[in-house]
Amino acid sequence: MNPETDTRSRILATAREMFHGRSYADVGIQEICVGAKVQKGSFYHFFPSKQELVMAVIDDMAEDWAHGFVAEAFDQNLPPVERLDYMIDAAYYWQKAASDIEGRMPGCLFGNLALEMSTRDDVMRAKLNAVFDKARDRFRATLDEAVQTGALAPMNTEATGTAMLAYLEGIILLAKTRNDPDVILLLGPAIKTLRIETSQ
Amino acid sequence: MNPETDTRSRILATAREMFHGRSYADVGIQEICVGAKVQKGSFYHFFPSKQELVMAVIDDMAEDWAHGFVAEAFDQNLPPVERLDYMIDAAYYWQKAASDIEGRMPGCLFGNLALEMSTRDDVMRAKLNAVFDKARDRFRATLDEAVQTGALAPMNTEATGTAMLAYLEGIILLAKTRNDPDVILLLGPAIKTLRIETSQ
DNA sequence: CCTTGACTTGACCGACCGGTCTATTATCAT
DNA sequence: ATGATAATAGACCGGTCGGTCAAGTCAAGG
Repeated sequence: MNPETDTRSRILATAREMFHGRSYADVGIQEICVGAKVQKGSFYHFFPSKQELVMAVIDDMAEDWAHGFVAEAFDQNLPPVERLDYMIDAAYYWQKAASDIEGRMPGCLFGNLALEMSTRDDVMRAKLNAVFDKARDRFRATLDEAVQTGALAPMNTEATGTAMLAYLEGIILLAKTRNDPDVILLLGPAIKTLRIETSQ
Repeated sequence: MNPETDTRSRILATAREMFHGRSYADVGIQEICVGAKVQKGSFYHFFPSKQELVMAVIDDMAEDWAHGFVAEAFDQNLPPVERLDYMIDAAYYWQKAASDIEGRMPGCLFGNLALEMSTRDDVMRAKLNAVFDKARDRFRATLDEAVQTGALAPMNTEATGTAMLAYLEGIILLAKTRNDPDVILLLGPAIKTLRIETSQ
């Protein structure tokens, strides 16, 4: 309804989809404006710069992510170890869906931006780091619970959680390079085998 | 000596360093020419386009890679499982050295390019895939040997090798985002815990 | 000597980049 | 109705992009 919110969110949604499917450098403001059916002046009314836009996109995606399938995958009602499988499945179906529609795997927006931008923009790097830290915390909390319930032997849950996040990003990277979501299904379940022991 | 070879290899070396430290889109031909002390015309005498240049860079780096520290890390005289640790160490020292010089972690050129370009250029994607396949084969051969000598229980060595490659790329991605090579040291050793069983 | 062809020089091209600016319109409180 | 402000429109800016091209330089072969 609210026209201002509508325009802004249309820009945000269009930019998000384009940045996700391609890259920061490859997507121009002009193109986003056309896609969102907005004029340049309107764009710069809502966003001061391209870099501020992509920061907003990161926030937007992180929000959806945390409240969307990640929240489901890390559902507290599930046994901890099963949540890991759910997370893999969620990643697979997401990439699979995007791949079926667009014909190519977009991969993980955060991973994509991290590799493209973190040598160029420290502010963005910090933001992406924060997103990764939150994801790691989800893993860690799950592992903590698994250890507490005795489902898993004691370990360094923080380091192992980080390792699992790294593995997930690595799988998505490889799957994107092969343009084949099935790689996620093949490699994903092994995430449960990762372990970093508590240092003595 | 040979001036033609010298000019070409100077372009190649400059481009490689710049592409590795930044990104494909962020580095311009002009900038490469200045860095290599070459004129634009000379550049286009040796390389028909920017995309052909980066393909040559990938080949160049892959060559160095295979004959450099990867060859050492996968030294046949080492016990198979130790080679995995060597590989991690090699990755760490490489990134650490680059980080100390440049102040920021460049990450893996192949991983960087894969995420930036694989939705845009299928030829490059295929080339990067081939590089990854070779790396996976190194892992697989090592695992095969470890299984044969009884150091590791039988498993799906191809899938596990792929998983290890994915994990390595994921670790480097995370380390780059944190701009901290030590992440590789912290997470790296867990590569040995990865396992994908032979499907029944 | 003269020709050939690899190599170099640097001006030049159209397209597009992110971003600015002025003018106009829609909205709404007074 | 009016004045302030939010929002939109779209022409415009300097700069840079990848790439082209005509004009040379120069060493080797005949």
